[in-house]
Amino acid sequence: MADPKKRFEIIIQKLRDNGHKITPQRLAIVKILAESEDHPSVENIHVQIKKDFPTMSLATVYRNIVLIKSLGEVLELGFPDGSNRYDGNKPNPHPHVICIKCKKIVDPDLDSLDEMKKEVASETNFEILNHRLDFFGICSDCLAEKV
Amino acid sequence: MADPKKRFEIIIQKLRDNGHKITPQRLAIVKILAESEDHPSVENIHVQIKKDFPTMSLATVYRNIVLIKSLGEVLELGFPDGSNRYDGNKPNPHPHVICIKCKKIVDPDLDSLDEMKKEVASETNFEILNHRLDFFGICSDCLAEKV
DNA sequence: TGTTAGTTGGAAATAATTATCATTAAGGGA
DNA sequence: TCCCTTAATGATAATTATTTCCAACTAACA
Repeated sequence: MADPKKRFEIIIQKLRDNGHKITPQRLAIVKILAESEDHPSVENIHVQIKKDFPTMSLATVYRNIVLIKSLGEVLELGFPDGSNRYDGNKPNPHPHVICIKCKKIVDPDLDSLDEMKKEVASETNFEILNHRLDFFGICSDCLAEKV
Repeated sequence: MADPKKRFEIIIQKLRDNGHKITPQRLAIVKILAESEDHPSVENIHVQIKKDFPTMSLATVYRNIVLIKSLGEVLELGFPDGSNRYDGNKPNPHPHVICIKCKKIVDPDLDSLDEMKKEVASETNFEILNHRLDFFGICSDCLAEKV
């Protein structure tokens, strides 16, 4: 996991560099995204911030995520059930392993992915820009409970 | 690509086996899914069928897709922009390469995927049940146009 | 400190999907 | 073949997630 403080600084700097203002609301959202160990949802972020910032609007959370996403500083994880969750700590595409019971998300290390990307590019003649790789299953905790 | 006729028979038989009635509407939907070379959307399927079957309801298309999905006979491709498209010809999870310009979808052959699944299982201790692998990029046709 | 353009909050609009409910019809049994 | 039961359908309303609108506000810079 990247250092949340550094990620925070990087995202804020990128916002400045692109001429965006740094508001308290924006700071609060970026802070959560920079940590985002648990891959929070929009709703989740909104609820967290409302504790200290009761007037925070849901629209503002959406707006900022769209903005930060457009700067490439947060990764959107769209799941088959239609829910979206976010990773601002590791914003580059990377594989996920998701437990369908407890919704836990783990980031595995997979060396073979880069090679696979090349394989796809040469087979299809596409210029590959992005990818998404998710595994769904049951984590060891939930497997143990099942008994 | 699997033989559309065979896929059609398989899906219909599975519906029968599970005690579902075979209606004209259902037949029309299954027919399109069994071909589904172009990975149609719900809207797309609805429009196609309405040509010959003007009373076909959008709700019926949704209902049948949910049903056939629950029988494991159609694969739902959920895209980052929120759109869903369907593959009833190859219903098992398989990689896709999607052109972000023209929305073309290609199915590449990737031998290394099975091995990757094992790698993930042993690294995370998950029981892997399902996966999703999509590459996004620009196809050779659109690359040529860009000039 | 004043100006200005980007940002916010709250509500309304939008889009995709699901639920509701009265009506219809598939398919098994008499 | 004709009922009868029950699932399926069509049309619409409800739901959910996200986006847009707009008036009021404020960060940033001179």
